[in-house]
Amino acid sequence: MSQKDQQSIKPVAELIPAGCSVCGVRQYGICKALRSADLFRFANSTRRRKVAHGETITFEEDEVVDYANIVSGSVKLTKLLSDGRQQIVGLQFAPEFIGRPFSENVTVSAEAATDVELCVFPKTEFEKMLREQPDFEHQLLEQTLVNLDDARTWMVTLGRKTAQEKVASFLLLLASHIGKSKEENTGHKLFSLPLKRADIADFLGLTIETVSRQMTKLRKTGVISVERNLEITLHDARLLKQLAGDD
Amino acid sequence: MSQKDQQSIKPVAELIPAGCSVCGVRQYGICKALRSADLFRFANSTRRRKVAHGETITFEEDEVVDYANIVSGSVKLTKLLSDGRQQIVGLQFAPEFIGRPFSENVTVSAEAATDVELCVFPKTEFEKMLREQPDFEHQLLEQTLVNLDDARTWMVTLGRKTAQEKVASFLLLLASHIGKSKEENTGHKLFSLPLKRADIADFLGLTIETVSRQMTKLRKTGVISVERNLEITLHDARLLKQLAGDD
DNA sequence: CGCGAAATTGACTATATTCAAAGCTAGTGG
DNA sequence: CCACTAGCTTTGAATATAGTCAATTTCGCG
Repeated sequence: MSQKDQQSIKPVAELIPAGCSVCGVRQYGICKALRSADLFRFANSTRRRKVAHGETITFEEDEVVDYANIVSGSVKLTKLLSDGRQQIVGLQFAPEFIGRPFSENVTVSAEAATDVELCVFPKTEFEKMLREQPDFEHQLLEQTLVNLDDARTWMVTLGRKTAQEKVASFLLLLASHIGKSKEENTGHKLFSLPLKRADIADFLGLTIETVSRQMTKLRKTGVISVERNLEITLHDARLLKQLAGDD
Repeated sequence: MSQKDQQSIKPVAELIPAGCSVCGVRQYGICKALRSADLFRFANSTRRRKVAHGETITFEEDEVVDYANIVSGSVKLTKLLSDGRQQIVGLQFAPEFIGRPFSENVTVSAEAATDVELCVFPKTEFEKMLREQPDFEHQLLEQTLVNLDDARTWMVTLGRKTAQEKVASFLLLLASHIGKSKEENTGHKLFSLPLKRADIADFLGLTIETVSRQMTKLRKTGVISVERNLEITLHDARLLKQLAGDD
């Protein structure tokens, strides 16, 4: 809280790099495992990068840069079949980590679904920190386990749910990650879709048309309302959960 | 490195617990990260357990036992919807680890697909070892990352592949994990199905009948032959790969 | 050999896809 | 400010793929 006072009793925990002190995700994700000294060292090699909506998150070749944290925005992870069919295998939001440590051949590509702000760090520095700071690696393990849980949960959606249930599941997923409650609950949530219909289809294993038809059905039954094709108001979370086949 | 050797030349790596010395997976999976002393300590709290084909791998309640390595056999991980629909979200083979560290509410259940032999260890001892031995935790992270890659690869199969491609993908997955080459290559592989038709269907997001029809089609085109519904000979791996939609 | 469980096969149906057309929306420039 | 365009989205009609229901066959095991 106190920033620059002279003879203050400032606790060590507040001695953090200037960049990190204003960072919205500093105390979340993998960074929360870093203490003052390490954070200073690590922060030296990080840099902010803005990626526009729709851009692929490649990392410049010359700089050996391979990992990043999402500071704001949504990132989609996709996989391709040789004939062009696509599947989105993950949606990631702030403050999650992106990248695949300890492996050369990664077969997912990351694309900014919305405008995205990243905190990028070089592979070498990151892996060094992992080696030296067990807490840091532990934090990465925790997140990886959550990602694995999420992936497996989504496999049920892909393999066993109907189109209706898939779309409902998708809306619930968004509501839980980026939904804002308007007034006091009643299950009302508000959020804007980070994905177009084509991407939603690729996430759900459906076609654009089927997604559209299901959205229409949800609108007509009053579960949600839609503004300009992307601002969603969720009116009845309980019903949506039922429609999603959960509970 | 050198532990207690006076003038001996015996390498430390061979000073391992009796149980581990005959263990087929000792130098694989997470165990390979353990050095002699730690292995001795850890081995004290492990025990072998045989689980018959079809049995759920529950861990006795009184004993707080939560994790295991697969020593032999295949384990299926399943998730259920409330109305009974089921999805298999992972197949695991020796020497993989089973369990979900650091979380109380796990929603996948593990069942022995074949007769299985496990090396079981108590939650407390395991988590203590993770804390004290960064190499051990690192090994777990590596495996979790591989599991995540596998899950995401399978999501493409579930979301975007046809029934034909799904069945072909399944056979390829088995061939790569448990297939034995008979003579010198030519792509011939031999393996027995660890799953019945119903489970294959639950793994692929299909019905029993559809799986059966696709298997018949593969038999008739000569890609595979089938003995007693479960012994598979793969004749043409290259063609199967094409049919799987990969390459 | 005979029984029950599992797998296959067939006929029909339903759900989601495909193909095609029309309606929106956001952004541009007159 | 409005008209125009390009890209998405929605809607409709026909089709195809996988699902359902039902009958048979095969397999595993006493």
